[in-house]
Amino acid sequence: MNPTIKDVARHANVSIATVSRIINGLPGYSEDTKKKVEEAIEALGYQPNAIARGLINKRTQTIGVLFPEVSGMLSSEVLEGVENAAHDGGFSVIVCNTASSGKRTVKYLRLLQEKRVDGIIFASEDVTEEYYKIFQEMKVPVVLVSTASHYELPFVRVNDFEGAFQATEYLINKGHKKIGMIGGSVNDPIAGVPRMKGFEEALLAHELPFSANHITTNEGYRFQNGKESLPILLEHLPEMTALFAASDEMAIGAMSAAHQLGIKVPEELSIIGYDNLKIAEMCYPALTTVSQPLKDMGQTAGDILVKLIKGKEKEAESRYMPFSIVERQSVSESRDK
Amino acid sequence: MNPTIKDVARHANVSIATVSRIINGLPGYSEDTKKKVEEAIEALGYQPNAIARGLINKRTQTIGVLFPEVSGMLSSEVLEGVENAAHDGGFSVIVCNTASSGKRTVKYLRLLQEKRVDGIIFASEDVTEEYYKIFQEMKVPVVLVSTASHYELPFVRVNDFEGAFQATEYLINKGHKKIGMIGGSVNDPIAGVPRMKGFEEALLAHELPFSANHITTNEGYRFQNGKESLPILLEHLPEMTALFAASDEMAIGAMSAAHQLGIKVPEELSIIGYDNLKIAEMCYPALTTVSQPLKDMGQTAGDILVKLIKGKEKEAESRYMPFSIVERQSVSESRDK
DNA sequence: ATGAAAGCGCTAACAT
DNA sequence: ATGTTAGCGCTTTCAT
Repeated sequence: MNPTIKDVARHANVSIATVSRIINGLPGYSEDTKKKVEEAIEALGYQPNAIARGLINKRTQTIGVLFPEVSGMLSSEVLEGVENAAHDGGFSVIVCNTASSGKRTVKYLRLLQEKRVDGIIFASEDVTEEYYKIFQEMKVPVVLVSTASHYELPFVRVNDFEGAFQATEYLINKGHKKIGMIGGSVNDPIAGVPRMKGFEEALLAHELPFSANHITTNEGYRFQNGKESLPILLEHLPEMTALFAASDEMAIGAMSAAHQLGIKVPEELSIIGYDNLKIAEMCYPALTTVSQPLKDMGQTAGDILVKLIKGKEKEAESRYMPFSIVERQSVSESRDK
Repeated sequence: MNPTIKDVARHANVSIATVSRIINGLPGYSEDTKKKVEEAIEALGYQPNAIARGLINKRTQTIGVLFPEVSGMLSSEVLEGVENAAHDGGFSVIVCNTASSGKRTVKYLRLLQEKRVDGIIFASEDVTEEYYKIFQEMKVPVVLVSTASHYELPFVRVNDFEGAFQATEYLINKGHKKIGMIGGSVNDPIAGVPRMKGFEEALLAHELPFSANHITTNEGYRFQNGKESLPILLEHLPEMTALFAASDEMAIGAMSAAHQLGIKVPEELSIIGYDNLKIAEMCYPALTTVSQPLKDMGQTAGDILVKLIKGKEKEAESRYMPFSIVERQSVSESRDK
């Protein structure tokens, strides 16, 4: 077994209370005994038992993070930020891959409850009534990343409507008039609806025609979805010169499909994405896209959660993070400007 | 506060011992009391406290995973596998981002020790003597992923020498004779040296010339490293028709540089990568590469660790995972075959 | 079949 | 300045 506080106390000829005081920097001991105890700790290789501490303090110094898919590039960048903030605040992070399946989410929430985590970061999935009830039961702070809900939960995200609006406007300003969109799901209140709405409103604001034909909807936001969407869009909108995709993966999928169809990007078809994943600058031509500060968002969410746990603020304010359009090579001026 | 076992006992008019037995499925109670207790649990919404359990069982049902960079695409795919295996085995996973800095690694190891994790997955970094000592102190099983060490620690990885050898041979079989390599670091005993050695030996085995000029070395394995390497290689090896990169990111970096230099891939330059990240099939042309079964490796490592923890096997065997060459569009026959 | 009681390793009153 | 002691919520003998 590992040495316990008792062993240290015996070794240093003091009581366990004194050892505890010294470990925790509480007042009440002489320099002399402090030295003795520190030597004993050193000699025994003593490490305080966080489990025992947790039992008594009702604090585990651990937070849980729930992602729909851990290996998604989006999640992994957010995770890095969260991990950073958490560890700076003295917390460890338990990751849970909900795999976008409701059943697993509940199971994980229960597990985190049993493990008595001090707080939760919830990412990229809708907060159902069921989840919300569990949050309340747990009585721990929760912060949402890239998600909203009609419940009063602090969130960190970008304004998706605005992002989509500006992305579309960027295309319009380049002279494009026939613009299509590869969208997400109409049931997705985060990356789905707002981005499609932003697209539509931008078109309307510039008095460009819009109809359902201008958008393909998809259940996922993956490469394959984008690849499959391009032909459909082309059929509905043969004279399309530019394209807004609701995710980088889809944008790159569309680019791949364009290559195969012999359509030159950006000469014949301009493409703008959304997310600014690392791959955006690695593909060819490099993808112009709406940048979400993913790592920052994770970091910010982590910071907020830590503050909430430490009780420094009672009500956390939500945060809209700034997005920006990063210009690379996948968009050009329209030839029929 | 959350209800405790005491509350349940009181509510059901039994002793806490009985409640404990029922929760844990131990023998020693009647169907009648079982029902009473279960009703009480339901009524109170009782959840056993994993911390208290951990204190007594000396088992936290938690493992720690250390990665050099959480958001690296490599890590995130491995992590998904680990998370999967862990949760199937009834364990949670704490992620630690060591950011390839030795100091942080030690700090995290200590933290995991205090948190009394039941086991550790260690990825992609050399096991120094210092780390090894801590592992021993902790007295928990450790399994390495994509790492080796001269210590007796079970590992899960592919045979990098073989992978590089076959990748090079693949190029040779396509008729290429002037082949360059974008390599890693000579100080990296995993992804660095073995892959360069495999390259060299394959050339030699086919009686093709080899010199230091055929390889560029890099400290990292990123896009930028590959991008910067191509011009250097071209200078040393002007007639080069094919290229082996020690990572997909570097391969794609080289591809990007080639595009900029007006070199057509694969017509004028064939490129093969290593890893088979998700981006490999997203770039254009899609990258031919050596596939490491990243998720599987994580899963396997997780499974082994769980078995080790549960004491099902005393000495775990290490595992070489199968690799394969996935053919896509970035390699073509040499014209001067 | 059930209960009482002794800890697990620690913190926090409360003494001295 | 230091020690004693009572728990934290649970599991596990040992009684009954």
